[in-house]
Amino acid sequence: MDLSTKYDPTKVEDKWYQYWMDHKFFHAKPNPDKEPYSIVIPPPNVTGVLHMGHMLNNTIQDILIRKARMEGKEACWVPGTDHASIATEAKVVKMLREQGIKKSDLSRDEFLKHAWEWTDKYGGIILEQLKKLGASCDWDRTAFTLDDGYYKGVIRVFVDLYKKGYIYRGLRMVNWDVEAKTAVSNEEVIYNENGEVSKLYSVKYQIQGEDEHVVIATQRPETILGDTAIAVNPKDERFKHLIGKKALVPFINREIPIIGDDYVELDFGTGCLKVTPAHDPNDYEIGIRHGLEIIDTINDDGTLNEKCELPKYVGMERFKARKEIIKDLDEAGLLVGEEEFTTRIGRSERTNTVIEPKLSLQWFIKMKEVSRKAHQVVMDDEIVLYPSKFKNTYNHWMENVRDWCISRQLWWGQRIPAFYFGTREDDFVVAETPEEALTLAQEKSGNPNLKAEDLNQDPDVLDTWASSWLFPLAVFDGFNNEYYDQEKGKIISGKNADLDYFYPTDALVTAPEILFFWVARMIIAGYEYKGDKPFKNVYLTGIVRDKQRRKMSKQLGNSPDPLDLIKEYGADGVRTGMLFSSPAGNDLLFDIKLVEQGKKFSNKIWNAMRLVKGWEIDDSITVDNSKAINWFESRFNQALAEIEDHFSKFRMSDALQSMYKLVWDEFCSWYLEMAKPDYGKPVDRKTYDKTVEFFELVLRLAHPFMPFITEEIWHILKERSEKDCVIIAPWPTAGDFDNQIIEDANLAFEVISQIRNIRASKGISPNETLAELFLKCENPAKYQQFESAIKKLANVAEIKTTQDKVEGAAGFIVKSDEFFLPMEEDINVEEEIEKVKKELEYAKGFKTSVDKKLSNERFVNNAPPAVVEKERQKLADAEAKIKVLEENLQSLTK
RNA sequence: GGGGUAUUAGCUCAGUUGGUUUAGAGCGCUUGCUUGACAGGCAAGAGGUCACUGGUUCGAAUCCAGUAUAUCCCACCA
Repeated sequence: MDLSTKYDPTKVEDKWYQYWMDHKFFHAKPNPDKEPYSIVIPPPNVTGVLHMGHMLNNTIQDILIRKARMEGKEACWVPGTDHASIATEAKVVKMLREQGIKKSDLSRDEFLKHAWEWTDKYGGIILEQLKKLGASCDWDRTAFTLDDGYYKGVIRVFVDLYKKGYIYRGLRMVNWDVEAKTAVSNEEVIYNENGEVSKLYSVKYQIQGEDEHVVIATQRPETILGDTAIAVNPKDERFKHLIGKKALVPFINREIPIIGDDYVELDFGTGCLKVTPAHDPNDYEIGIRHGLEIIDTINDDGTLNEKCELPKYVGMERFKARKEIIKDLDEAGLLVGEEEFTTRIGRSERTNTVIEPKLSLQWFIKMKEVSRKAHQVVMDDEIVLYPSKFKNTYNHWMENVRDWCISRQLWWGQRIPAFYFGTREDDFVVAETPEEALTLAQEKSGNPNLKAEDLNQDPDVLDTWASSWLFPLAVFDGFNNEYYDQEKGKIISGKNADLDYFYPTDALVTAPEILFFWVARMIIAGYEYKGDKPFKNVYLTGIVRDKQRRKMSKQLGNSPDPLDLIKEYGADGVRTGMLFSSPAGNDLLFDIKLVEQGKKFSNKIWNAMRLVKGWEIDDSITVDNSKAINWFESRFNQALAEIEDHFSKFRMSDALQSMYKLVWDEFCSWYLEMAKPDYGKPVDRKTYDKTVEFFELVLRLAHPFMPFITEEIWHILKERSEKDCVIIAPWPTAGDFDNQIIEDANLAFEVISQIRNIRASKGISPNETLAELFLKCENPAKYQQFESAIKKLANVAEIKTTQDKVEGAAGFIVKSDEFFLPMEEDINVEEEIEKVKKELEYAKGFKTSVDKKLSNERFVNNAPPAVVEKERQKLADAEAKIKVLEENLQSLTK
């Protein structure tokens, strides 16, 4: 077989992905004979393209799912995409604008048609990209949060929560565009980065019944007529005495209370704040805290209305009114100052007019009660967060949970199923279909003649998270009529085979920034609708940053294209590269060097395969490699136990590193070097079979991390039947290991290193065979069991024991055993003395530190006996070594 | 402003109930190798007052308090 010295992933990856697909290895279905293992993907935005964050995230999920599959579990990874209402709508609007079409010129249906065309065209891209990474998702189950069934589920949940009393209509500040006369989302409000220059005016307010006044600072004097309080900080000595008194609104002399609120900063403005709950989000909050009246003095078109009480201003545009009021205040002697001031002013992306904060009726979910269980289960570790530090964050958020505003002023998404039939605030009904709505409306209005055309459905759609919070339930079709009890508002157990089998899922792998937006809410929905958690473990990945710690983003242009990376380094290289540096929950500083390291690792395994494939087998010979074989077996089991431990704690990077070290150092550098036949000689059957067996173990261990190359080598190593693939080969189980042989081997390896060291320092080529190695110690058998390894790897012809020191030899010490390598040329005595002195110094220092501990009575009395025993052993070893070193020094100096 | 997390080798990080740690790994660096699997490789080596100051303890990189610095989340200035 002609095998290149370099592994070429481009020839391999697509081939095996197709092979796995053709054999349906990714597909999972309920199987009573197998344990389930399931993961639902955090659905990427349907318009998104794969970025480095996805790469990390999905690599981790794929590793978990592949390992579970090999462990014999029914492994199900459900892929999907999110309709991402804001992001997608923004993209579609932008695309239309480029074609000269304005959203405002389109009907809702026309706009949605464009949006669907866009989705159909670009929506599949990101999933195709995941395949290049090797993601072994069950593609037959691909979900989309705006699919029919999913859409219905979301609406069903809205109606149910409304019936249960969790959903209400409430006032909320929205960003109002007075020109377009519409609310705009936060994302559509543009703030000038440097702020805009505005003026801060100081205005006098008379205190009721006193000969005193306060001065407040405001940017928006035109809202003065909507003031319903003056607030001061309760700790402010200057104004403390005023709290509880009343002030008078200029011109109209309406009485307003003076209240104390921590929100007011002592050192900003004048320390007194006018409170206008209808026209400022913070003032609105203060208003709620203090039960203040709300006086809305501004119309939808930005003009002042009759609530401002002064006829002069009614109908006047807000900025004109501002000028007029300033003039009038000045004339009345109430304006005591004005100063320039830089502030953040929001402007509408669409019309560039200054956004007017406006109170409007929006839909909310009451969070306190519905989230109680979700709070508790995380605190009780029934759902475990990795890393656990996020438990604090989660707790803090849950304790201060706010009601969730779920309406969005957009078209792309699930339309709110509320239908209005009148002009009063309460003239609406909530229902899954227009037909049901009509029936309900006829009842509620008492008008049986009400027709379908008389109903107006709410134009807004639901927040994207109000659909994705149902993801783990909806992907298994949980809200289908067949499985859902409408009366109770619960999914029925025992009817939906998928859900009964795969739910709760095993792990969720996602980014910490959506812990509240998504993770917490899925937990809430899971308990509300299924009575159980949606997942058992949550693994929170870090953010992928560049070497300067900047977040990787398209705008900065500091992110490599993942597909280019895969082309250049191979999917396996990229996967391992990403994982090399990704401690859970910590940010990952992406470094192309790590991906290179991943690629080199692929090549290393490839060449190990080339070595073994190159051996010629001779059944007639026997070579005793039993020690090497026993050692590797033990070392493998030890490493596997470590790896399992890492996996159990979601320490993926550590698991990878243990595997990497096992393969490179132990399997390639030590085992294969020990086992390989001398050049030109054949290999014996036993060594060959064992080596192939070990190689297979190693490939199985590496497969979840590096799926493609392991599958390729699996098939080159041996002839196999069609379905004999590493992707479904059993995951190795950890057997016992012999600690003694591992320790002994380490001593032998130390001997080899020391000999190589001497070669290096004396310029003796590794090719040059050294005639003899003498060994002076009490128990030479310890080393002799690895005699053939030492001979082969250190290139010495013979190993002999001795009772005495050997003259004219380079010496070294392992533990307290002495070794001598006779040298042809003269030994540089000075150098040897220096070397021994240095070692002696270290050994003595070490002994001193141990002495200090052992001579401390309190240590000996208080420390656990095992610890004291260990210290005694350390002392004895150190003393033995010092003795040998001193003898050496003596014989060198005589 | 509120809360979280971190600070260990030039860089990125381990160090898992305080004791085999006068501290480990990878990368980088230095030196030497056409070593018949691999130069995408092999071998050897240098490199650290564990941010600082106190405290608890027989014993602290590890626990506690404070200081400094960095970083993230939330709220944001009338």
